[in-house]
Amino acid sequence: MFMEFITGLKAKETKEISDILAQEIAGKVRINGYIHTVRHMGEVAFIVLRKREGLVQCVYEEGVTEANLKELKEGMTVTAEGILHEEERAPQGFEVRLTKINILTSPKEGSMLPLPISKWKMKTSLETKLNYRPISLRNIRERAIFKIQEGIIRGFRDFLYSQGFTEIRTPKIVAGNAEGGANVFKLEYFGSKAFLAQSPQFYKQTMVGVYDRVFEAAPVFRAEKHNTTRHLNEYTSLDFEMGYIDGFEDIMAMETQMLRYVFDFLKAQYAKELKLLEVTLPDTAKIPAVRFDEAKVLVSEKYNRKIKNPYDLEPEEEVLIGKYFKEEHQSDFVFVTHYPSKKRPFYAMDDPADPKFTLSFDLLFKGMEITTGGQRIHDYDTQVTKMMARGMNPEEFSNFLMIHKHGMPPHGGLGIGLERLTMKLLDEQNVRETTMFPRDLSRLEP
RNA sequence: GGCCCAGUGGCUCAGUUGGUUAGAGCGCCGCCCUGUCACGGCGGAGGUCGAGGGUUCGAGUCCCUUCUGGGUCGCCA
Repeated sequence: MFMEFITGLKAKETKEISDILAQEIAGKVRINGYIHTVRHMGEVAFIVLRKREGLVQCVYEEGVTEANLKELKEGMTVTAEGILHEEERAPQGFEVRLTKINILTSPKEGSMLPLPISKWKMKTSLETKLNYRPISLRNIRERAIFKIQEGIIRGFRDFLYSQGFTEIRTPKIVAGNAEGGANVFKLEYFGSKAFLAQSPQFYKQTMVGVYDRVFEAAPVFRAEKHNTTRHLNEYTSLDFEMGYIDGFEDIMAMETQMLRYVFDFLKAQYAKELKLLEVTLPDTAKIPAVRFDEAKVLVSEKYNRKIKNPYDLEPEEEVLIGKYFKEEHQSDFVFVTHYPSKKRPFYAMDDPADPKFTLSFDLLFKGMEITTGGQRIHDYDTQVTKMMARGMNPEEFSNFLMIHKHGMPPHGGLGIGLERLTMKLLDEQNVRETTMFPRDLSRLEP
């Protein structure tokens, strides 16, 4: 049961056996790996090795295996040699009967692992897991989280390549920021002031003028002094931006297809990890959409809740909107469209039908905002006018406005919080669970 | 930053209305066990209860201060 969960599938079904076993030497196999655990049964012992692909059961037999069993400890790295056998009793359907074990490296004498990483579930607080991150990540389930995260990014990339997007890399040290001034990290830059980028916004819009469609998967920085289960001061933003759109619905459609691709990709390439973490992939066949103002009324009526702030969604409202669309439309996702103009940045395009609202959207996943996107202003005069109406000085943005001045197609895009997406996909309660090395108010290391 | 909650061996926790040598499971160490897969059995080491102060004959248990962490709100991905 235990081992079956860990590998997920019988080895002969996965065809991974040749990967798991590094080299075959005249009927023998040789494997490098960590000693994950040793189960001592007397004259026989099971030595479970941890490798990148999973766990491999090796069998030590008294008088057969050339090794001192007492020396073998969790945390050692070894080269094991032995004969590969199919074995029904073995968790993966095969095992290696050891002839020899060479110890490559040993943990420091007398040191003890601070966490029970070889246990199925570590039964450890988040804080302790994060304090011992280099070690806790070695746990089979912990590391599976970040394989799935890898899969999300791979799916995101693959899909966008297939749609003609170009991957770009934009600077993270910047002179100004797109999302307003308060929450940026300031830094010294050879005697002048610079900031850490809150978003690749300006640059991805700029690059639409070059490649039509661009994307980036990169860190962004927010100096917000929040301490919540869903905020980080550094997170990975999956951004794309596309030109020649007919409306912001094109962006929503692109995201929907992208998500569908990502989940199919995970199902195909990361079945082992999904099974290990007992993940149920969400249905993305049809993602409902609702106007911001309608959504507020909808949940206030259904759940008998007063609307306090008509211009923004409170976290509780997001949860309720998620609940509503799960109950009424069986969807874990819902697009909320037409956010109020005053809550959106200066580059957001206002709705010509009602300029109090914007042609923009958020995507909620299981009641949490994971995406913000929308159509951007492409016309120079419109952009300058909106900036001035907000008391901004267009001259300070001349480098950004260069693209409008010299021609931009109708365009828009979005940003997805990778860690949040992973968090909701895995039904985790804290975004730090799905962040390899989280940076928050009180954590700068490890 | 406001409010609420918590801080006991490596980890996760228990600790009755304050009362004699502070408990458990896991981990660790030793011994036993040829098939485990959260292996099992027996034995053992390890904590003075976040820190400081106070109340009391007596405090892990009450009060104050402080530190650390968690949750929540503002905000957002």
